[in-house]
Amino acid sequence: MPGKKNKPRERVEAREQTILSAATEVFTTLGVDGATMAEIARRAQIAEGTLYLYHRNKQDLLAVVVERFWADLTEGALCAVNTEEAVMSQLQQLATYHLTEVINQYDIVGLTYRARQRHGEPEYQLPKIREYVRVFDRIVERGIDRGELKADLVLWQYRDIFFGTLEHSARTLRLRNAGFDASVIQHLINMLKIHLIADQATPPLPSDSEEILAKLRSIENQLAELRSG
Amino acid sequence: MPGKKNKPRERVEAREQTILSAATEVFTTLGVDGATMAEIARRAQIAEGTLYLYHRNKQDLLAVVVERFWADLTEGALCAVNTEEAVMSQLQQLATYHLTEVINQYDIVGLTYRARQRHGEPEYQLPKIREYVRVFDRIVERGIDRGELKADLVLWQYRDIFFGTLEHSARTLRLRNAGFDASVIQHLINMLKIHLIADQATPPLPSDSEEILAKLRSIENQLAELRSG
DNA sequence: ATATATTATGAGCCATCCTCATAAAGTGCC
DNA sequence: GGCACTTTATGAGGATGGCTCATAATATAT
Repeated sequence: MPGKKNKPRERVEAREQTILSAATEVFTTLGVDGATMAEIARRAQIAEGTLYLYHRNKQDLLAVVVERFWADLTEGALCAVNTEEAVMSQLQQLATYHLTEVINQYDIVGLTYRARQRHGEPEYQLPKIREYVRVFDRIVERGIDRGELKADLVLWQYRDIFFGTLEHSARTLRLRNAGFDASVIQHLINMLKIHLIADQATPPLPSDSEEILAKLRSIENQLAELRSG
Repeated sequence: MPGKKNKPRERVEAREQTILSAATEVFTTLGVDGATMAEIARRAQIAEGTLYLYHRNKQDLLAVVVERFWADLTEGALCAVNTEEAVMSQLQQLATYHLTEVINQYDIVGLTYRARQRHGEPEYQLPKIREYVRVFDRIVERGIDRGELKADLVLWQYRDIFFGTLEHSARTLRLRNAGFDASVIQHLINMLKIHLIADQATPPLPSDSEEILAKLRSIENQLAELRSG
């Protein structure tokens, strides 16, 4: 039973992959508006109508292409991060991986903005992107568990700083026709370190601040007594 | 001569504004793909063909709509920032203004991604956006001149952190149906402070510093009263 | 081998962008 | 004011491209 059904299943699966590859190629080179269903069908060696057996419409096809990209990216990110190392190192590895990939595959990333738009809603989170972002979340959560990072940090805000900065930096670097820039990563990681790390040795002399405050309170009280007395 | 020519000039100018308003309305409510030139013409009370006397094509019309938005935003940003105050306060004002506007006018901001796409190129900087970004640049440059900020900082990297974080935060807040969130600004500004400020004595515990300052002012006042009294 | 279910096809429908021949309105000159 | 000329406006129609659907080919079951 499975042997008989498998062959067509494989054929269909292979076709699906062929379609996605063709679509990715056409979308990235011609752009969403420039790409035509006819051209995608031609490259996939199938009739135009057949496309609609696999994907409801152009928008849907685009979404699947983009989703596949982010799923692959998640896989790559998990490989790029060594969970044995210190948390900040892991974040640095993720940042390096992310910036590199986003710069190199900038055209597909650009398609993401188009895939997100559904009916009226201008923003819609693609499931695979959520999954990708969770790679960052897990690293930070792991860091908290291990006691390496502050337990009370607001995860989503640091997530926005992390990905927002990298995304904008990628755009800037592309506009200057520059490639990967390690200094961007250094900057970002140094910044995050100060605010994320649990080890409070660096914030200069908290004991001093406390002592100063104590003395000030004492002085304040003495003054108050002088005035009222 | 000018009197005779002015009337039609004004008429044409008014029409242009009518068209842009209609286009903005239709693009934001129906989305770029949902919007039709016929509908825009209908709302602007003109024939469809007339649209093409004012704008080469749909893409061009969209670009002008988006450009106008960013030009207005620049104007608003300049008003929101008080150049007399400390540089970090100015940055905070700009950040607050930016986040508020981007959240409230999220649909128009979303159109920006579509307007940027030209022929094959997925990214093209609209001139008015460059101008808007320069507001940030000028504040930082002013800070360096005044000696408030480090002279050797890499401007574009902090620009990417600033706008990248705010953009991502706006997206996050929209997805949660949340509005403006002051803590995002606080986080960002505190972060930037540590790395931008020339005077390296300040960094520790801002909450404590504030309390200390408050107490010193209080003491100062009480002393003054005591001496005069 | 025949009936049934699945998968494939491409001609054609329809919506939409854009052009262009034609018309209307405005301007200058006598 | 009337006449030539320029500028602005119009909407029917061409062209393109997304999508449907009647039909055909192929696979599966009995």
